[in-house]
Amino acid sequence: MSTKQPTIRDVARLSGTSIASVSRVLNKKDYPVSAELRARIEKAVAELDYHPNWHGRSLRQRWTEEIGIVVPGLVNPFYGELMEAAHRACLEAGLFPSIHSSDGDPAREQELIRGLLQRQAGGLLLSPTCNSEVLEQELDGHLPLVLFDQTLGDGGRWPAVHFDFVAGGRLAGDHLLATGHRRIALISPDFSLSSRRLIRKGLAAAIARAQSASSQTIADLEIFTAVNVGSPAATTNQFALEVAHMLAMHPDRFDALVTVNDLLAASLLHALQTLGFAVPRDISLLSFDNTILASLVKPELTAVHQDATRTAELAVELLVAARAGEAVSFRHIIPTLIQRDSVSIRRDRRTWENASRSQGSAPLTAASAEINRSGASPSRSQE
Amino acid sequence: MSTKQPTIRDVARLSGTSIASVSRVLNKKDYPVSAELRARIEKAVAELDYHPNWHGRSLRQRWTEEIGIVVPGLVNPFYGELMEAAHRACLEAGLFPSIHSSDGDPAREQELIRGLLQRQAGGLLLSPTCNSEVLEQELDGHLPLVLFDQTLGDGGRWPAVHFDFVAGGRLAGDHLLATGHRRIALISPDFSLSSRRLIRKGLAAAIARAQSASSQTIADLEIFTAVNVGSPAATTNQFALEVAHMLAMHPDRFDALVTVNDLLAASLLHALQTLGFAVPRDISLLSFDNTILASLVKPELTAVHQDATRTAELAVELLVAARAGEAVSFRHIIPTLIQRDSVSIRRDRRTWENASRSQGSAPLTAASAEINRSGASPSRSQE
DNA sequence: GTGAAAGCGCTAACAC
DNA sequence: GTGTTAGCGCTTTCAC
Repeated sequence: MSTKQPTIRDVARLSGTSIASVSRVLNKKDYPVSAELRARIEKAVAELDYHPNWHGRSLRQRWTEEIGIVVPGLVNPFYGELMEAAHRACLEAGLFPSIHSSDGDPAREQELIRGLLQRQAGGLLLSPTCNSEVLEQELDGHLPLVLFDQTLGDGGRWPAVHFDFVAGGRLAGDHLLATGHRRIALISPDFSLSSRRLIRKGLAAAIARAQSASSQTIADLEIFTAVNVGSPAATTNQFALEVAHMLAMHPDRFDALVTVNDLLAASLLHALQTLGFAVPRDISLLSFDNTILASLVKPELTAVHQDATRTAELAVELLVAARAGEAVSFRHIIPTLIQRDSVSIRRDRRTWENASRSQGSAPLTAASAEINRSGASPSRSQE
Repeated sequence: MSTKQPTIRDVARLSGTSIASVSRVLNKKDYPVSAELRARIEKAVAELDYHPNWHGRSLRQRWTEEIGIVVPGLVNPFYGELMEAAHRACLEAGLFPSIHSSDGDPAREQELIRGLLQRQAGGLLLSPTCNSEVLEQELDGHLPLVLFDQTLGDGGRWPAVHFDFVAGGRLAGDHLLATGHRRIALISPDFSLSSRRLIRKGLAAAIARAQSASSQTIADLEIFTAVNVGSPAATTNQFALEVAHMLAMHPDRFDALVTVNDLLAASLLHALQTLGFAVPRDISLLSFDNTILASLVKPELTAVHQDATRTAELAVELLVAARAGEAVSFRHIIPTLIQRDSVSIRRDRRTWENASRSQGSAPLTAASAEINRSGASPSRSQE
């Protein structure tokens, strides 16, 4: 704007030396420079309040310390935690993080990636919204990339750190089964994100396994998405409300609800309570993420803990390694179950280990453990 | 990394022309270039998938489209909303936003600002943690700055858009008084942020005004910070818990609680409910911000609405104007009161308009309306 | 209309 | 140890 920034030339002139020496003092910490000259230069730097222009440097080095962090949204506290940790870890690694939101829009994500590419970003941390082809095409090897949070179902073309969502789904299913729940619903606005498909898969697997130990139908899983619950709801809140209304019309259809994240769980809990449901007495609720939200609502949510902080830290670690030229692949974070107060024990049921010896306790559907009422395409073999 | 990015030279060569023409076609939309040449160049650009290197451009122009957005934290949904809106507005204005967290640490904020400065950022949107001197010194006019959310108490040296916190505090106070509350506590971990000091000021003013209409003490305001409630609590949650415990020991000391943000309110509500308080029956709770959190908890929070989205949009508007060289000053956002379910009407009390005709209803302290038990320094005259 | 060339601030290769 | 210089990719005079 007003005053012109001092350049390396100004420093050289003021300290009566050449720009090369200034550069060396500034960058090569252990380059042999006489103490006297070094002092003079440092004095000049301080006096002018000189800060090197990154564009000059980057242009020359074709490489920056800037790390782009791109997530699908900024309001969900899960991503808040993820960003916060990634941001901090970058700073600690001497990198300069810059956070961006794709807003769940592949086109915008692409636009952001392009921007990062143009500014020669030195790395990218991405929770992808797009598919792996466009990613491939967009940045074919131009900058180190580490995927986190979401998977791309490409079998590990890029280094990535994500949760074992299937294990998480299984964890949820096993816990619900073990606590005597038999009519379970999985609630998600959609299944466009691979994480959600994998959770569905894990949940279904848990039930199928219980099933295989028995000759009769043990438990039942239904899937609810925005489209089969009403109009594709614009907001989480609205979706939760519609689910709650549907539930209110069939109060005994389910004894447990699983949501794919805390925000939805909190929203659903709120809607349920407003309609007179008591959680977990009337119906149990189990969530994914275990963000701050889970312990902020009443009752506190039993949830599958997916450690955002750990994920982010690991991702930065991988990125640093990738930048150093090391070959890095992917890492899994194993989710854990945090038991709180939103899942009750249904004493009137046997645990599934014993169930085969008795009659099924409710009129259950016979066929598959997973009945996808949304009409969505069947799970891919991968997932 | 692997393949080298194509440069403007490659495009020139492929299209059999000079780099000057390529640059003109790319940047000067209305520069006279023969249609034929233009087509050839555009073909080459597409063929090579060429994207200009921003460092070259920025180095030359000493000016970028990059806008730094710096906020004190990424997890609080209030800042989530603020960032989301600012990010979007920048993109829509053709600017490239990059978000950063100062983590409430002035040193880190300074570090980030310096980084932004070095990369010749074209603007800065800041929710400041530092004071106005370091800001002044750090970027004396080197880049357009717009402050948002927090104030700096410097009487408008920089363009800024913030809430009228005093009006918000007054709104809260008036509402509580009008609904018959007499023993009010303001809960805040600290008062280092000017917004909190201003809320305190507004609240005290509301009570003082009621007071002035009467010859006797009408209502009472106490201030609770981390230090007078126990050790300076590390987390919001812990602080809320300690406040709740304190409250449990003196169940009748207050009839209304005001918190400086939703996160704290939700946390406090949770703690209160855990200890057996019923809100608002036993005690009323009024919050600031009105984020998504306020309508996610039960009871839903009555809150002073501070529109983060509007703030961000206005701030970007000001920044765009400032970049265009226009003189811009500051703007206020007037908060509004959103009535929900966390404030009850105390029927056993008279509204303050009539209170002067009756006895004070409780053993109240006589002196000032504001009793700062934290030992913090008295409000500045500005605030 | 188009091209040649200077130079933004910096680092690194090469002299001395 | 220190200085000189080429050139990173780009925009913008200034010629033609």
